[in-house]
Amino acid sequence: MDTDLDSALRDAGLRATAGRVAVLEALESMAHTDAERVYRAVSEVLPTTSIQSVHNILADLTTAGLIRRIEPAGSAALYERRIGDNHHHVVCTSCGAIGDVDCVVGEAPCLTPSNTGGFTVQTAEVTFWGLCPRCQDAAL
Amino acid sequence: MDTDLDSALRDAGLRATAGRVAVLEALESMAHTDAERVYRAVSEVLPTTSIQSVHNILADLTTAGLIRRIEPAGSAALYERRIGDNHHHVVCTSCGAIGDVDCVVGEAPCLTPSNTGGFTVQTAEVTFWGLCPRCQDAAL
DNA sequence: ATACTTCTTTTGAATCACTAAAAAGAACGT
DNA sequence: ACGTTCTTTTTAGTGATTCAAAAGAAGTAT
Repeated sequence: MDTDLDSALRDAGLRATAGRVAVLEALESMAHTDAERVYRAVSEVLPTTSIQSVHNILADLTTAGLIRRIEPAGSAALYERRIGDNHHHVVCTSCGAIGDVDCVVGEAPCLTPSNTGGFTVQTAEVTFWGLCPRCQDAAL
Repeated sequence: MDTDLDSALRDAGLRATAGRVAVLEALESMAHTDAERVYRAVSEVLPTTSIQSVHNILADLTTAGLIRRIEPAGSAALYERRIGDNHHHVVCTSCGAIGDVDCVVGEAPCLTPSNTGGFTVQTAEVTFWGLCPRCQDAAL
């Protein structure tokens, strides 16, 4: 059942170990998760693991391009399985909840800064800040 | 000569202390500076200060809206004096150098995500990743 | 001016997230 | 199955930042 994850790992040049599969599974079921939450999820399947191992695995998977790491200001690094599409994020300024933003209207302009001061731009990363539905309700 | 900084502080409801003025001056002369560098600059004028005090002051000034704090992935928090205009940043993926991007071509679209999943969007923060002039040369 | 209250800084300690390194253990190719 | 190589475990350690209590300034009222 995890054969697809196994082969995804192997295709990336990594060995298909229980820990890595468990981390990938955890990230398939939860989006935008920090190392601590991944660790708790993995622990239930693999009680011998440690937070350091999870950090290690997350770093490896990120380097291999199997997961994506984001670091919104004010929170620990978050990891997500959704990769390959250049999507962005909305962060709730009140509770820190995170949502995906499929794409930005007028996509191209966002990748085109006006004056880069000589920098060569490769990618653009957009973070939207606002209120999640729950905190909007709470603010009423 | 620092009367303008003094009044800026007072206008923000803060007392105009030597430490705060020194931090503001440091940030006027250096853009995108981390707490450590601010501390070194302030130390020359105010040898009795500590890195904790600088953190404290930076936090106060940020809350008061006198400086802006940015946290690019992979580096410590950076502070800048340039506020009020919603400008963005280019970060060099090789050396971490940072540049300002005055505005994005097609400005409005970047503030308009397509589907926010119910989030109310207040601001958009764009970080461009690329190579600074120096690292482009080094790559040749 | 003086005393009083409040705001700031200092000092020292603690936390959080993450990285480093060496030793033990598991995968994979032969 | 064997041995090499890759991974994980374990134990420490780091950097950046925060916390909290005590000491010190600034403003305020008398």
